[in-house]
Amino acid sequence: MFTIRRSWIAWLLRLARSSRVGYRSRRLPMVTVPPDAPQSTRAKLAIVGARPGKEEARLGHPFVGGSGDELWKLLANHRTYRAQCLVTNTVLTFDPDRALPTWPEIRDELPRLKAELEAHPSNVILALGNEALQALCGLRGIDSWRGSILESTLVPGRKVVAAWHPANILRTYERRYILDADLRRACLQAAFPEIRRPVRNFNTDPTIEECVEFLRGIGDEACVDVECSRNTHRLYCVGVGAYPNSRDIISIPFTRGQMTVTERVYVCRELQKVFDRCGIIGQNIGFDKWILELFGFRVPKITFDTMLAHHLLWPEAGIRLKDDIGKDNFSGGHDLGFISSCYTEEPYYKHEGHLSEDTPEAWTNFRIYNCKDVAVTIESTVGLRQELKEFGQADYYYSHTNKLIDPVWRMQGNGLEIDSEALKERKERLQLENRVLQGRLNRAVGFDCNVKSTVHLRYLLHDKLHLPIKKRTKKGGAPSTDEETLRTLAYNSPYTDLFKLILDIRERRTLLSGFMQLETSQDGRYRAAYLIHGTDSGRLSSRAPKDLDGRLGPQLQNVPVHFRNVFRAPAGCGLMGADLRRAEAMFVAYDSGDRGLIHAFETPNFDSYIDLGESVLGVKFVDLEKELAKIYRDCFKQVTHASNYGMGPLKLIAVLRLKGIDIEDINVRGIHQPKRKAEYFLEGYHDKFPAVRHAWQPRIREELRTKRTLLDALGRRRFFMGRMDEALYRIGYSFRPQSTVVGVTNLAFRRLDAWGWKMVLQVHDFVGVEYPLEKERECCHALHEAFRTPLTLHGRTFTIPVDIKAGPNWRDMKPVEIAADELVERLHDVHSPTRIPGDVSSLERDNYYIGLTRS
DNA sequence: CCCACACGC
DNA sequence: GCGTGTGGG
Repeated sequence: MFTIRRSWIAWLLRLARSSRVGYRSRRLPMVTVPPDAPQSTRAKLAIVGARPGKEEARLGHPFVGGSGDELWKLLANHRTYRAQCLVTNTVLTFDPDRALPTWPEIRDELPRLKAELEAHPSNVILALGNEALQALCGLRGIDSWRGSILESTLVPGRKVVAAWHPANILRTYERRYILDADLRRACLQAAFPEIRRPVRNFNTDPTIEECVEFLRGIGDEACVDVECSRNTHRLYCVGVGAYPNSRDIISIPFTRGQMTVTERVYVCRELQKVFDRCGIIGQNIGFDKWILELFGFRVPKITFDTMLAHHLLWPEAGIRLKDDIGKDNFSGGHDLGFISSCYTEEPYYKHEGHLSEDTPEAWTNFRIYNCKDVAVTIESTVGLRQELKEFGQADYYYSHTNKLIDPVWRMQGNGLEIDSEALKERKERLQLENRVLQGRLNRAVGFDCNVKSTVHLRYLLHDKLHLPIKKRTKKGGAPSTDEETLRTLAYNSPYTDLFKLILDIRERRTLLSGFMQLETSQDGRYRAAYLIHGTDSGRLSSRAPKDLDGRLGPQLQNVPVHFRNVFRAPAGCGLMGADLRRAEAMFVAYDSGDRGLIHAFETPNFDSYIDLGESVLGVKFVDLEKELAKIYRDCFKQVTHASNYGMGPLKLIAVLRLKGIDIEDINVRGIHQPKRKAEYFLEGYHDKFPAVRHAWQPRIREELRTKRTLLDALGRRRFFMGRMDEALYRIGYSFRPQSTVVGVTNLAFRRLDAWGWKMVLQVHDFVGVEYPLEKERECCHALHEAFRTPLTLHGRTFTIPVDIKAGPNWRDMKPVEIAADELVERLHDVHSPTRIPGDVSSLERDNYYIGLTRS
């Protein structure tokens, strides 16, 4: 504390000596940082930031601190340098208390800013951050407007390109690539003064003749965008364009508009012909297809989805960070607003899509919006296709990603039958147990203790019971009260039962709040939403279905195991599920080429966990007590998992504790300290299987460091945007195994769907089929066959074995055994054989810009 | 709105 | 490590 204060005083003294210091209001030192003029009278670029920061105030120039360094570094990529630019801020004074100026402050300085910009004309004013955007264009919302080419309201006629303030990306490294792309646009636009808008010819209220002529003129592919009411009961209009023409678009009105009902029926027939004849392109086109089918159309041939292609190419990109992907944000970072900012020159327009009133003007504007959606989807398709080709991902997109759309939407439509009796019974029992346990807890601790309140638990643990602090929370640094902490404190303590009680109540409350409100459709089935673009690794994700009033139930990927009996097969049917056995570990074995690991997988009935445990601990597990042997085996299962992904010793201890294993209970000769023990285990793994650490991990690190890109064994590419550090390497280690296993699973899922099986579940590497009981054997064969995708890595070919289970519901499933010779070879497959590159291919480029094709 | 926590793989 | 979701403050 003292050192901070001292340096603060030293800084103040420095300021006092500086001639730029003035005392404007009370004691606040207000330092003024004047703009830097370009070296010629004409600037290549005028750059407007928010206000000077500490470094700027100290040195007396704008953009000379951390954000400045970042800015100049990135601009140098586009051959633009400081001396060529006018560099200024909306407000010239530094305020130690307020990093960003308020609007009144900005407003006071607008005349000065305007004069500066006029004195040093430039073709482009680069508006960095919200403040500059507002000063220059009178707009707010930089997340929306970044990347847009705008006209300045402050200096009419002048072109503005908006971008994030570089200070933003110091904190969130991933955004660097998006800022870079926006700077690239600013520099390219600086070559000429005028604002060149895309030429658009939108027909927002076509006659029947115009519709027919347009629809009949469409070639191989049509781009479609449907607008409907939020509850999907009412179709507003359908925008259509003929790919790749993004200029001429029509919006066919289904509400209002000049056509009569009879005319519209005729147009619908023509539209259906387009769907039958053409490949259909769209943004999240599965949704449009679903709506169109609700209204009686058929859409058999989807050829491109901009959202999915963008997700495949840039899984981490997007306006929103991981943390802020909110409930209402359906598409994560891959919404059309963001995509069009990267691949088109259409200025931001997504705020225009609200139908405010029922007037002809409002409807016209709404259909213009509809047409814009189609136009930018077409332009983005052109750009994305070029990128797919450039990055060698076109094959993966068309033979894997695009083919997921129909099966996934079908599964979503299938839903799962709910056993409402079981649900009700379960709910009542949980509520009762919860009441009893809560009463017991309250009596034991002497107050009404809310187990979900960290405040209550901290009070109980540290103030009442005077227990030591074992762990602190990551962000706030407050004493943690999570399950791991409670288990640590419970170990060998008199409070074991008390903490058990707390955890029991927590578990029940989680269940009651998360999984008991579950609404089914009239057919008694529950339909969760599935997202193809939900994860960076390519896994499907599932979400709670939503309607106008909110949630209709839980998502499916974290339903507690013992609650899964509520999801069942209807009478006469069963549920059969399959997942890949130790798939990721097996992949690591073959990908690392480690002989010991490969041996473990090639030897039938070989238990590699026991083998590892025995060699690390130097004891034979058969000599141990049965109970203990099981704990030891579980322990080394976790050690195996941890080692593959570069986990540290402390994290290993935590993971073990959550599995109910206290590392203290495992005897190691000569080592007693838990952390040392964990280190010893991890070392033991690497000693036994040296290739993982000495060959496999370095290889991945090297790929990441030089190319920021990894490929999985099926050819899926992942570009990594994060800061190059240990955390990124760890994500990298998990990518190849995880992504490949996902690829194999999704392929199996698609095959089963194509063979006519009713798919009802897909959770990570598990797929579930609802089958008629008499077809059990057939279904089992189909699952086996669907999952059989041989992989070749470094000259060795292997197939990940699959575990198949069946039962009346999702919980009570028992293994289905099938003799190997019963498996008949069948040739049918849903996709033409795909080239399977085993090794990471060499991509030459090391600099990528999202939206390569934009001008 | 952010944080902590909990469930799954 | 990767996800989605709830409740507290």
